[in-house]
Amino acid sequence: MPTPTPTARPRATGRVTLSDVAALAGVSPITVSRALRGERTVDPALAERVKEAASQLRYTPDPAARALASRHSSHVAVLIPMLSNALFVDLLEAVQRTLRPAGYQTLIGITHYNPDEEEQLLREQLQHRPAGLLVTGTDHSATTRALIEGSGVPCVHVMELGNTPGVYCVGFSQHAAGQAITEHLVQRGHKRIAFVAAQLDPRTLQRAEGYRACLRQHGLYDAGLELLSPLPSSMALGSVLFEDLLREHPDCDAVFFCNDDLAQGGLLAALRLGVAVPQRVAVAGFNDLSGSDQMLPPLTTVRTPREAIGEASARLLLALMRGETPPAHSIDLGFELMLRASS
Amino acid sequence: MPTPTPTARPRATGRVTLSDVAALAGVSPITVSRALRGERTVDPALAERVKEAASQLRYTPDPAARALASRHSSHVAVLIPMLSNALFVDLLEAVQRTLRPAGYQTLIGITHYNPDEEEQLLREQLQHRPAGLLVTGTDHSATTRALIEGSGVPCVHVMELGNTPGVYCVGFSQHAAGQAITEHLVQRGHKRIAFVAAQLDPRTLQRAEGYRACLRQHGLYDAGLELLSPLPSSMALGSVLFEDLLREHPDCDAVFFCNDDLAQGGLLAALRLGVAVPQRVAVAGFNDLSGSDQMLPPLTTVRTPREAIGEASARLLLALMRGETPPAHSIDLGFELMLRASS
DNA sequence: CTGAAAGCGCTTACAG
DNA sequence: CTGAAAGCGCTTACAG
Repeated sequence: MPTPTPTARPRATGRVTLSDVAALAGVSPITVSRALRGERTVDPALAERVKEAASQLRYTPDPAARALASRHSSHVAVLIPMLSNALFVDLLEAVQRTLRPAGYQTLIGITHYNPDEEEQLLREQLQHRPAGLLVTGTDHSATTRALIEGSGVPCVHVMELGNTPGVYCVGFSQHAAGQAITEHLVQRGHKRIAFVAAQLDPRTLQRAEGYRACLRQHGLYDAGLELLSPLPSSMALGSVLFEDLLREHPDCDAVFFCNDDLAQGGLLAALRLGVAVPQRVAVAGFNDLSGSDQMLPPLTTVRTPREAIGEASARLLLALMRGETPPAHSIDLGFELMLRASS
Repeated sequence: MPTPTPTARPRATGRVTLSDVAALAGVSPITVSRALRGERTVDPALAERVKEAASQLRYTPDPAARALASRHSSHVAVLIPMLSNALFVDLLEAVQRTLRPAGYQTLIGITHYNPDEEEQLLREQLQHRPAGLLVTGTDHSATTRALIEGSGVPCVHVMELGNTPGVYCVGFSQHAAGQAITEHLVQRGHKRIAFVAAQLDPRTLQRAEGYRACLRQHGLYDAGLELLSPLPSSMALGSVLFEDLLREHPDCDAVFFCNDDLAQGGLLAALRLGVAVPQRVAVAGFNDLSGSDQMLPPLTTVRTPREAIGEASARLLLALMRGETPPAHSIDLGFELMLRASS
């Protein structure tokens, strides 16, 4: 294919710059800048001419120069706990799919559920003067909150709801979801319903509260039936905790695992032990991760809308970065019970 | 704790700049620049004084200004196919863990195994003038290769080996690994060994070649026993393919799945169907992903060193970015057979 | 609606 | 080993 030969290349670097486009279009560089950014103060015909010149020269703006002059970059910093939880992979995919077409690059920081790491990552990311910030959860250290506020960078919190004015959230009620799946187990006639959890991050603890609220309401709550491990969530840990649970509480007739990987491990342990699910023990998980529908029996769980959360939070952030002030400060995208054969 | 009060803040933005540090240390800005970047042409005593001044003012360099002046950013662009394959999550973790302490931010591009997307992502990433590039595999479109070469950005390819001079690779032989796990099945006495694969990316096809080479060598190769699906790999797909396989080839006595998620799905399908593993059909997977050791029976598979690959490739890239020219162009980190009860 | 000037905060040669 | 000058490629006020 024929390559058009640019006419002007004044810079030493050989890079096509605003000035080159300006020269070709016969306007000043600042007009090119305005036209290309879609500022509406530019005469439409002129803007068209500029855009043609730009594409003819294959001009692409230099993000560094833009960042230096405008005092914010084209990056959006994203803080998530851990990619080994598939939940956050789905979230991230949706975020990137929404942000990329708008010209924003995603800067990913993995906190490993560690407040100190989160703080440190945030510091590093803020040095890059991101245009926006997407952080997981609403429960952060005082320093982290101060850093976010002090930066003046538009920020959206994901996965939880919130009620602090000025704090934007997109998620669902972890408490309500925990309560709903527990209620389902109660409705199935179970009386000794255990809660098995790992990691013990804020959202897991909110689900725990939902579980407690439900069982208290039915007069079925027994603190002894809670098995809480601070270890990272995994199938292997789920197996171990399930065995522990049955050993310590042989009368337990149902388990709510705080995440599907634990539940999958639990189901496999049940198979290994010859424990009939759901006849002897019913099992429920959380998040409806990949593979849960393949288990034996298929896992009852809570489908959480992480793709929708990713997209909605990114859209909200785009609005904030455009300088708009959207009214909704806490967007609830709900959840869905996936009732399968394990309960 | 007492906060030292900075003495000089000339800039309008309120940001602490090189000049502020220079003023406090009583030297010129360029000397500060050199001292802070660890250039060895600076008098040690002076450098120390500068560093103290910098930390006293809590100075942090502006990445945008640095990028604009030096013509490359502090970003390392990473191109990976898909985070829903846990393999790449582990790789990415190791890369970030190695690059971050060296002051490099990771820019992640997810190609979805699509050469066009890869090309487009690369273009976008190169606009940010990354200091380094980490790409998955060695098999890329001509345009992608041209973009990489033309950019002059140091680049390391991961997950495969290579023999092209000037192209740096860190990985292992996918072919040898495919061959080795197949050989194991042969040694177990199996005669009708199937290969079940999804996605059909270059590395999967290299494993297929290893499988073929092994079976041909033993006079056991039958092209009909290959089940190749272009769909994305998943447990659900593994279940479906396993059922297809047994229906179409009832005499099949072993299966090598190209990835553990497929194999896990296959094992669950076997449980559902009452197919005895390994007595009736032996099963082997690839990658040793999380959960494979928990299956019923535990899955025989190939442990691939993605953490080591992530770290080694990042170290190699750091050397290249420092301007060094390391001798090893293709680093083989090997693999390990994990022989468990499924075979 | 368009432009000339100044500046964002650094680093790259070039001197000494 | 240190520094003065120039410039990286944009955008932000400020004029007109």
